[in-house]
Amino acid sequence: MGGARTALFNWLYARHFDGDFLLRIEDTDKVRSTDESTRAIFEGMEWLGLKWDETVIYQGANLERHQKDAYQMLESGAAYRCFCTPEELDERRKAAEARKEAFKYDRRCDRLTSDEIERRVASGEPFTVRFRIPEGTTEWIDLVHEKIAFPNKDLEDFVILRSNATPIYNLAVVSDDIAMGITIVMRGDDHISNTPKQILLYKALGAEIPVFAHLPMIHGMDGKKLSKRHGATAVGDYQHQGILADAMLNFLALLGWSPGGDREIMTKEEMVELFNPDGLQKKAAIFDPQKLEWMNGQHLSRKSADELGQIITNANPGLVLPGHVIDLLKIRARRIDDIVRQSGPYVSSDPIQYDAEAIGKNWSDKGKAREILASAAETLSTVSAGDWRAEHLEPALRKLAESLGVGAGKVFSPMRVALTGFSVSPGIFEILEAQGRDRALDHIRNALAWLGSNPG
RNA sequence: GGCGCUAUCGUCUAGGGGACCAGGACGGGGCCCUCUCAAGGCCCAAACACGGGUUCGAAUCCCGUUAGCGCUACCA
Repeated sequence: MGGARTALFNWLYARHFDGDFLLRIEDTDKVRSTDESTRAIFEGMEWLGLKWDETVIYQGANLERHQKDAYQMLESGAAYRCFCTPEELDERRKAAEARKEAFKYDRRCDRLTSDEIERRVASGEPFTVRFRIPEGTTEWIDLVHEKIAFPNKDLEDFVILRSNATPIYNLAVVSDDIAMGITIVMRGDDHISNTPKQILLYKALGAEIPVFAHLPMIHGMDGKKLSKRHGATAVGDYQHQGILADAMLNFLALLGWSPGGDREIMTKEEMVELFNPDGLQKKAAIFDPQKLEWMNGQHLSRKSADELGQIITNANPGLVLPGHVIDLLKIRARRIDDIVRQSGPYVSSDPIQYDAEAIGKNWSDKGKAREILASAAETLSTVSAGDWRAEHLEPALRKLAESLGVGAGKVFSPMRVALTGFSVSPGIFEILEAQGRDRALDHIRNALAWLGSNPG
């Protein structure tokens, strides 16, 4: 979710300012970066319609350049070899913690004589390459936070190349960003403390420093960082739950950005138009699925039947719903599958699966329900196929209610269950018209039969 | 522990010194429309974390406190 929103803001920024949006897969951690996790990224991006410019870069393919950059810094003296083993480091770290002190690498390997270094390298002793933090202060103007400064004394000489000669994240990222000509780095603010290290790397490599923008995190309803226990946390989960990509995008955009004023529902194009880094929020946002759902309903209502039909068919291969049915159902729908789930009775005469709650609510008295449905069927059958329109059906049914001596609702409610299976639906005349004469009458006959075989 | 970031209704936010006894939206409560509501309309409850400054005047600027979050690896 967080990654998707980061991608969205980068995309929005690039589109708005006419730049290029580049995608790089940071796969240097073999454990974390699986084929599946990479595929989820592509699928998510495709679903959301966030197209990137240029070809995808896989960080793992740039190993040689990463090494070259590390050795260049070793040459220039910006970095040095460290022979400390992970075990030693771990021990010292624990000891420091026991003394309630902050551990910071003591640079002991930076004090080795060149003879000593040569000897140990020659003897095949493994080493990492460590970056030497210079004196001073490292600061930058963040697009979100304005000025952020770190005194270099608080930074630790950090490893840039492991003993197996593979790069550490900070090096790989900077090396790639330079190679890709990245001018703005927009990412989660959990990277703020990496930034001074990276800036120092840019300087050591003699490269221009890009603009940084650190976006706030997304938290779950409990205020903690979004994780598996919060339920659906990947954009793909929402795709499968019938959320529209445009609603997802709109919702994500508003989680940490505002166009100003009261503007809320926006299409992708409108967001590109309105996007401005000034509207970026500094504070972490809490993910509220209820608002997402509401927003999805708003987008559902606004989309054309054609567009929705396309989306429905994509999600349910082989299912093609008529436009007028989609238009009728989309207004009340909150998820795509609400439309699909309710569409059956409009396209088929097959018996309907009646919702238990609807039965309890509107068919509690089975005998009465049969009586009403029977007379409704009788009345409706007098309306010809040519006259089968809401404007004709309404007076006929109202007259029926009157002659039965009951309120219109007493007639419509049982019919609603018979025609849709639910107690909530569009208006009864619209349903009748949308279903068509034959189908509607079939549904009522089926309901009569069901009531007959399920008495009491 | 150290460093950093943040702080307006329960939630997303508007607000960038006087237009604010703080506006919109979700959610909650109520009413209306009405054949139902998960649609639409109207109304209500609900917030500037705290303490100091600066200023004629502060939600808005500064400093502290508190709280939350992040980072603190031969992870990314």
